[in-house]
Amino acid sequence: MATQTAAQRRQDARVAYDAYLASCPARELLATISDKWVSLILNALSGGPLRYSDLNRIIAGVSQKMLTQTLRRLERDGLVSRTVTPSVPVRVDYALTDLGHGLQPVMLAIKRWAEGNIEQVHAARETYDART
Amino acid sequence: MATQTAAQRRQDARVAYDAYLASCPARELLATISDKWVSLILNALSGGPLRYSDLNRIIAGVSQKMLTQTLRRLERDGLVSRTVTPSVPVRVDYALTDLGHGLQPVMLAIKRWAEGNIEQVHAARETYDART
DNA sequence: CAGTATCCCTCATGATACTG
DNA sequence: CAGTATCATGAGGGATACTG
Repeated sequence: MATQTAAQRRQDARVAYDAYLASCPARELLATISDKWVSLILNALSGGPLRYSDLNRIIAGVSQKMLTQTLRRLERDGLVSRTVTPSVPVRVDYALTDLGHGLQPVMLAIKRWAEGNIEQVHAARETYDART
Repeated sequence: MATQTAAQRRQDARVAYDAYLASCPARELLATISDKWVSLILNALSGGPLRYSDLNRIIAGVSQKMLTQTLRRLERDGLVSRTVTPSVPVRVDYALTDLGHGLQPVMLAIKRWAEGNIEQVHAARETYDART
């Protein structure tokens, strides 16, 4: 069919664009590090390896589900290593891999900019909200 | 009451932590730039000002709702300026502010790391998925 | 200790229709 | 042209309970 509704065409464009975006490295990284728990875990592990229960304690407010799910994602992406010590009870340690460590400077750059410019952002917001 | 259920305590911890996180500049920035449309808009505007319709065309797949909503957020945060020319029909131009331009190096750092390391991430994923 | 399995519910997003 | 208003849905995340 050569005839498509406008809705159809828009839909197709969206799907195609989604596919394109999914293959964009920068967007992939952004999707990873912007996750609430990812940044917290990465930050917690920057000081050295931690056990599951440590992470659960340090990162107050994370549910077991999300902690496990996020750690799996990071392990899968090669950013974090998972080491099981088959004692009783078992002991599992998580640590940053070299790749994970390499990400630190980027995270730091984000942090730096944020801390240096957040006041301007907040000021802009107040101004914006103040205009009737 | 000094007595609380475990569920109650966990709930409280989560709320408190959420509040704490909301006030973290790095997380705020992360929340902003990680938005799918934010990064695309910022990137589109890095070449110079664009009209609403231009953005709508260049960023294929964005809905009017999300485009408008995202532009408003960026304007509110002082990253983007909105200029209305009261002709008939009206013309609205969007451009990066100085603050918005200042964000570019950070975005670039993210892009650089992503492009330089995405292969390792993909390789890690394949390895991970391959193990039974 | 370190998870897995399940249910549930909210919120963000998108489609659609309308407007100054 | 540049939006606003409304409705529907679906995916992400939390609470809870169970397990090797």
